[in-house]
This record gives sequence, C-alpha cells and structure tokens, in this order.
Amino acid sequence: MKTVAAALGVSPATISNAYNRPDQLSAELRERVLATAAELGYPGPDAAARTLRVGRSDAIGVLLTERLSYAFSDPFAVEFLSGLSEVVEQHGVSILLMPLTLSEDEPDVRSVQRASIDALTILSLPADHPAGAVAKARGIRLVSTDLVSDPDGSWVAIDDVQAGVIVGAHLAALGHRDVAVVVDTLAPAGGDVVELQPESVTFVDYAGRLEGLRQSLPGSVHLISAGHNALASGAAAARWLMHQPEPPSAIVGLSDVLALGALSALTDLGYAVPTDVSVCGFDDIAEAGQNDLTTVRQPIRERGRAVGRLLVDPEATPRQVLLPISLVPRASTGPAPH
Amino acid sequence: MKTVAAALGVSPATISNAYNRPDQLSAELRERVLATAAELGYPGPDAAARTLRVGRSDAIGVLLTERLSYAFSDPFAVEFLSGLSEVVEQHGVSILLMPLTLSEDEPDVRSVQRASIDALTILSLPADHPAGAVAKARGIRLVSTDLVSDPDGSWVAIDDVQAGVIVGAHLAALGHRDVAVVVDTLAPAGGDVVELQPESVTFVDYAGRLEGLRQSLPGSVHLISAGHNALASGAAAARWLMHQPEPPSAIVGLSDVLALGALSALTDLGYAVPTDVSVCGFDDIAEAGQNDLTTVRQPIRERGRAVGRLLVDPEATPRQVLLPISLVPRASTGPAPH
DNA sequence: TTGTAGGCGTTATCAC
DNA sequence: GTGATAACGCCTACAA
Repeated sequence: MKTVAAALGVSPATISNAYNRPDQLSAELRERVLATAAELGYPGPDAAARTLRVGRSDAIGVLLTERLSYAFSDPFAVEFLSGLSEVVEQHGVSILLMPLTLSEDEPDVRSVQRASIDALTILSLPADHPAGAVAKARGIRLVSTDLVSDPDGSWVAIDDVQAGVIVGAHLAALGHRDVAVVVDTLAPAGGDVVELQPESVTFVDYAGRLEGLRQSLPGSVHLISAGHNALASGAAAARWLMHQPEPPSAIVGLSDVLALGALSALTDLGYAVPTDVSVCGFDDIAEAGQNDLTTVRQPIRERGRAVGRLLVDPEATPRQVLLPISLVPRASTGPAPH
Repeated sequence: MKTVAAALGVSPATISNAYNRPDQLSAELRERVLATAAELGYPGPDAAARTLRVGRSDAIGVLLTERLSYAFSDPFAVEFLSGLSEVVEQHGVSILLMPLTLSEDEPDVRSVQRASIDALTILSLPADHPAGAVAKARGIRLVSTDLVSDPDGSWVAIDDVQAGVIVGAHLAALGHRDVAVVVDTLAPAGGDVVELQPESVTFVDYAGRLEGLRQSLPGSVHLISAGHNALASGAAAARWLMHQPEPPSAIVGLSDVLALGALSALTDLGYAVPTDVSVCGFDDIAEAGQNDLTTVRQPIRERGRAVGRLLVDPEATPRQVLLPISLVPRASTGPAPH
C-alpha cells in the first residue's frame, strides 16, 4: 500500500480510501490508484490486517465435532446448515466450518481460538461445552442451539425435555416397560458398546431428551452407546441389546440416525418391527419418513435459518427462539409384546 | 497481552511464549502467566493479529456460487466436500465456505478479498473465473478443479472433453442426430429458457464437455439453459424443448442434476424414456443410479480428497491429478426413434 | 479532496 | 530463561 502511495506521490490513506470509500476522493484519482495498483501487483487491502484493524471478518463460525465431514454426511446437520447458509449468503458473509480436534486431556478448542469470526454457533455438542465460554471470552457472539439460562444469551432451541416426554408417554401408553436408549458419545462409531450410568448423563448430548424419557417412562431405562451419532452406532447398539438375556421391548435413539441404524440392524437380525420391538427416534429427518420411523418432528431447516439470522445480525429479534415439536407416529412403534 | 505482562512484571514476549512455545520458559512462570491471564480475562492471542503476524490462518477456502447453500443441497457438491473435509479435518484446519455475491457489472470477488485463508479452491465456476487470479495475487495458493495450462499450477480434474466425447459417441452410436444440451448458467433456476449461441460457450461451466459433444456428435447440437445447476432448470429446459416444432431425440444435461430434472419433466409430460427421448448426464451422483440415468462416472469423493490434500499441504504430490472416467450406460438412453 | 499520526495485538530476532 | 524492538498492513479521526 505504501509502495503504491509512493509511486503516485500520495498518502497511504488515499489508497485505502480508493478501496473503501470511493466517495472520499475524485473519481479520476481513484482510477489512477487502481491502475497503478494493478501495475504494481498490489492486490488490495490485506484481509488479516483489515480484520485486525476493523475488528470484523465477515465470517461466522460453525463448530462441529471432531469430524468436519459430519457437516455433509449427517442428515440433520445438512438440513440445518442449508437453512443457516440460506440466510447467511444473503449478507455476503462466509461460513467457517470448524473442527474440534479431540484430545485426551482437556477439550481442544484451538480452532475457536485461532478463528477470525464475528459469531459462532455450536452444533451437536453438549450445551455447556467449554468452546462456548472461550468464544464469549474472545468477544465472539455466541448463538446457542440449546436453551441457555443467561437471560442475555441468544439461542434457538426446542424443548428437549418435552420431546423426551412425548416419546416416553407414547411408549408408555403402548405398554412398554423395558426401554433402551441409544445415546451419542464422542467415541468413534460402531465401536464397543457401553452401558452408561445415569450419572454420566451430563457428558452426553441431548441430556434433556433423556430427562424427559425418564420422567415419563414407568419402567427401567437402560442407557447404552456404541459411539458417535451414526447409523453404525445405532446398529451396533441394537445388536448388542438383542443379544442380552432380557432384550428391551423398545429402543429409542436419541436421534433419528441412531434409531434408523437400530431399525436396520433389527431387520437384519430377523426381528419384526414393531411386533417384536418398537423403535423410536428424534428430529424427523427425511430418512425417518422414508423408513416409517416414529419420531418427534422439529423444523430443522427453520432452526438453521433462525440461527443464521442471529449470527449475521446481532440486533435480530427475537434473540431467543423456541421452536415447536410434535410426535409423528409411524409404523415403527406398536404395543409391547407381553 | 500487555496488561498481563505488566501485571506480572514481565515482557509481552514472555506471555506470547507462554502460549506458543511452552519450552521457552520455566513451567512455573508459564503457570503463573496462564493463571493471571485467566484472572484478568485475557482470552489468549488474538486470532486476527496472529494471522497478520504469522501469515497463516489454518483455514482453507472453498468458493461457491452465489448460493452458499449449494454446498449442502447439490449432490455433487456434498459428495465432493465430504471427501475434501475428510482430509482437511485430519490437520485441524477449518473450511471457509465463501459466497460469490453476484453483481451486474464486474464479477464480485469481495469474499475472496476479505478472506483470511491459506489456500483456495473454486467449485462449479468456469475455470478462468477472475476469482482465481485474485487469489493468486494475494498469495493464496490455488487448487483448481480443472486442467490448467500453467505447468506450476496444481489441480485435480477429469478430462471433460473426453467425457463429452464418450457421451457423444454413445448417442451417435444409437443413431441420435438431433441432440439438445442443457447447460448451467449463473441465472436463477427454472427461469426463462434461453437458446445459447455456440460462441457463448466460454461463459458456461463445463465448456470442455460441450466441446467433446460437438466433436463426437454428427448432427446438430442445440444449447439451451434455464438457469443454474438445479433440477428445476433441467425440468424447465426439457419442457421447453418438447414444445418446440422439432423436439430433439436426445437431451444431454451437462450435469446429472440437470439431466435428472429433464428426466422427471419428460415423465410428467408423458414421454417414454428412452423410447421417445433419450436422456444422459454427467458425474454419476447417487441419484443417477437410483433413477437409471445413463451418465459418465467420475470418482467424486476421491476428487474432493485429492483437492483437500493439495489444499492442506502445498508440498503434496502429485500436484496435478487426472482422475479416470467411464461411461455408465443405464436405462435412460436407447436407439433414436426414426 | 487529501495528508498525518496513532494504534489494532502479535511474534521473530537478537541481545542479555 | 527472559526482555526490548521492530515489523506485519491497515483504518480512521482529525487536521489541513
């Protein structure tokens, strides 16, 4: 920039103005500036320097799990991000997809420390994940996808507890007393199956759904997991469950993906659904409908849009959005066998 | 940073070291630095400043069309980006999805001017789009998704001309003499149908495929478009074509999405495929197989991976990758009606 | 309409 | 093991 200024015998400020405030200088001079810039190979204001100076990067961040590709492979994520990007693109803002390189000791939040973003949202991680605190400390606006107690916080959520209650009540009404819940952990998919203790509930995503299930189901609730949110995890969990001495009469996946995995494993094993076992999920992704899975619907795409609005426009209102949910009963749930 | 340094009576450099080079200072001092930082609410090195100083942002960019949501809705893009992110995530690098806010006069490359990224790739835009030049001028490494004449350039491509020839030869062998080609323009989807002149071929994506078709098809080739790469564009184009006095005997979509749109419109109009009209696409996305569409296969996901490797690691080799293609004949093409 | 000056927050280098 | 210093490249009051 200095070089161009020198070549033209003007001050650096003028060069800056030529790019950012065309009205602050004569059209003729601006032309000359742009011309010599091109000639000298000056590509215009440096992005990093500009960001540092103005404190804005015209990008918003989406923090994903350790697997960045989750953004393109998980149906919920894809739908949510479609809605999000729909809104964001209208403002000419870019989207930074950030990985969470998981490490043993402390949760690794390096990507959010290193990211130049104006706002952040966190996808498919427990609501109280440290990344949120880090973002706030850095002055990055946070838009949560879970209810947040902070009255000033902005979020777009559904009532997960209520969602759990809806499913629990549905199954209870059908006579199920022995229900297994397949949850998402951050472990790799399809690995060893683990029985979780009720106490560890907070380490798990969708803790609210679990709580709702507990409230509304009369019988025992077993918690198991075979890794992160993927078909393979659901399938592995279902296989394990059905090999137990006393298999459950119903399997609930804390997401449709987990439930669909369980569903296909059951079919493979020769079980009749829902005659032998009922299966139920959450979210109502497109695939749920295609496979006749009973689930709880939420407006996924609209949720993405709402988050997008909050991300690009801090003034947006309302800053706290609770989206409606509803039970979608399909062919995968039926009366418990006695 | 200065504040923390002052509070501790040490120099800013020490604070910096505490974060970036733990080995450069005593563990004890480092502890104290981190503690006071937490106390004072210093969130660690600022991202923008760091990027400015270090010249690296740990993010790579993907430039999309004006619609950011394309990344999550177009099957080719989704598959490609899955592969890309698979590789990128292993390096803890983030992905910046950048929109191309289209404007009337000059192509708007603001997003690439304002982006702090280490490398860039451009998706679904003509190979010679100005954005590439801008990136290079800024010192951002460019990984093309098209063959590039520059011997130093790095790219991952298929032989689009050959792909066109494969399709053209296939149709020619089936006796087709009157073929319409549906192309992607940057106009909104499903809008007015436009007949393009052969000269305007360079403004169009996939110019190579077109050239291959021309080379191998004996009869006339009509070029038409109804907007950007979307089912609706293909459908609108097909409807328009079949209402012409002399409808073509075969419709080629320059992408599977366009071809699938045409296919469904033809079915809706009551035409039998391939008895009345043949339809053929490019890429072999999953939906092509599900709909029995004849197409040219390319390893989409692997292409994304290869681009990812090049993006993340400038030293990666080979720097120029030509991926194989092959005709996948299915039920959507047959002999031309005479 | 144009120029001046200060500072945005770091980190690499080199000296101590 | 620790500190001083000099960029990194830009923007924006404010003054002229």
